[in-house]
Amino acid sequence: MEKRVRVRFAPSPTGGLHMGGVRTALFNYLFAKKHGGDFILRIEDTDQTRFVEGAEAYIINALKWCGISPNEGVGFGDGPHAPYRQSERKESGIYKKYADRLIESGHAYYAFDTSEELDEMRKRLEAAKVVAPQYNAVTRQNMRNSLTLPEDEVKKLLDSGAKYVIRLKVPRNEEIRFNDIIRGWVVVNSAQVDDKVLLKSDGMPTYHLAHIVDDIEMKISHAVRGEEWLPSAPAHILIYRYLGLENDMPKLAHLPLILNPDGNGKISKREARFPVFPLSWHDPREAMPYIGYKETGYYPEAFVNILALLGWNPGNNEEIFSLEQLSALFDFERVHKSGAKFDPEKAKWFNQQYLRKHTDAELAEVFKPILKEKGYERSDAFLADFCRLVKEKVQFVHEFWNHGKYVFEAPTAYDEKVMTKKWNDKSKAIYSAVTAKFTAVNDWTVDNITKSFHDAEAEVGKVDMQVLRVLVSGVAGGPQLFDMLALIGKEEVLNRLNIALSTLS
RNA sequence: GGCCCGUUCGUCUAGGGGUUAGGACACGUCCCUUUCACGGAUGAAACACGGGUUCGAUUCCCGUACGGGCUACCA
Repeated sequence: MEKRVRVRFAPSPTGGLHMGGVRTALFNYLFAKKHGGDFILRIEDTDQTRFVEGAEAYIINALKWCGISPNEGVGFGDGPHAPYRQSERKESGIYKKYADRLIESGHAYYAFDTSEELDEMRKRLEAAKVVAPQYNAVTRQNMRNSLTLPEDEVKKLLDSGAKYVIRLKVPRNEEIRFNDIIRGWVVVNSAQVDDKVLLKSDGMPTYHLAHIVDDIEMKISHAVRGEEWLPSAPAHILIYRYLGLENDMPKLAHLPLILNPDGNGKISKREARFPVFPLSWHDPREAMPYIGYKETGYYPEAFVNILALLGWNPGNNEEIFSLEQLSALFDFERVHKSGAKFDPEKAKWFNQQYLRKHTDAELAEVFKPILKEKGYERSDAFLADFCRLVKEKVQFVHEFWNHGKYVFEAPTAYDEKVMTKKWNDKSKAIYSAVTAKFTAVNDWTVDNITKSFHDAEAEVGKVDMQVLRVLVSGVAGGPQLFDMLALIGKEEVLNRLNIALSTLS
């Protein structure tokens, strides 16, 4: 029988969760949904020195905003395998128990080396031109551990409470292979793997031990994580093997990384000229917060859609997908092996697609408070009309203001390019005639405005619509002109025209 | 440096032994439009390189180059 699909997202609370992490969470979520399985949030806080206040809450909020909530885990009601925080799980002695099992079977050992001694070893090896200094089958023979020390001395050290770590005893020369769902067979020689620390001297497990213990205990079926874990996967295989759990271990899937758009490397918060966090993140150790996608005006649906298509695609030409659709379509077979550079421009385009799905009334509702901040209030009907006219020009709701503020405010200047090119000594008479015709309009509707404009043209000849636009709005572009005039209102339009005509010569 | 992973238009990608190598973003041109857009059409733009295998390779294999990841008592 196939194992029930149970996947986990297991971040460490060392900072805000950035878009790469969110994508890992998303792929886990989609895979779980696709197979009717479980999606678990586990907090890997085994490094107490890197704990950051607020990071865990941030991770939870970010997942919620994206709509990819786990159905089990920290912040989501826990579940049958509580607790889901490794620092709390440690209390039961579970990690030590597994480490002891490895000691007993001879696949792990105690090491008493101080960090100074380890430094010395590395320096010594570097001086000896060893290319990759590491604690391994060869070098461990010269270090202070339960393999080199006499048995009674080891016992004495242990009894006296000396600091020690437990290390994995990696064989000297053995081929380790595993079948990655995304990458296929990966082969590494154990000579490349160092004797990883399993249990630290503060009694906490390292990631390597902890995630394996928890994945087993929590019956995880697939470990889906970023490519940065690929190099340590062989060590993990060994741990499962020595624990006698190779047949119970989760299937491995290493996701390609999200790369910086320009230059190189994986996305980094510092150099990015675009948001990297889903929500604004203020690291307590830093002065300035990083702005998030949410605060930039992205819809969570758009953000998720963008992420889903970075490293995965459905195999056809469609690009706009809801979470539900993605859940039905997602498949590791269609996940790429290579990293994807993030394109901020296309991200904006995605948001635009989602913005257009909203009704005028919905957009108005969101724009209302933004407008109020600018000091203006209008009826819902007016705002819906406004949004209908301007929505095709914007990618974000907040852009409604920049693209349409002249609806609310009279111009203080007139687009120079248009005016120098099109305004001449005949203009004043022409637009005065237009103003006169407008004044005579009783019912200020688009039809009547259009008609009176034509009447003016019958009298004075062709009238340049763009100049009229500039006289009323100040700018060269904008929504359909007569719609705009109707929205602004007769009195205000006439006011603006009269001011324009009296200031321009 | 070593090890691992990767490489189709600028970017995201489809495809896959014989194709006019398809789509999307961005960009150019045109059409629609008495203004502004949307929209439509269209253009420029890619199989990293060298060897094999093959009747034929962008597709399979091997090298090279380039890119990325890892190289902690961090995850």
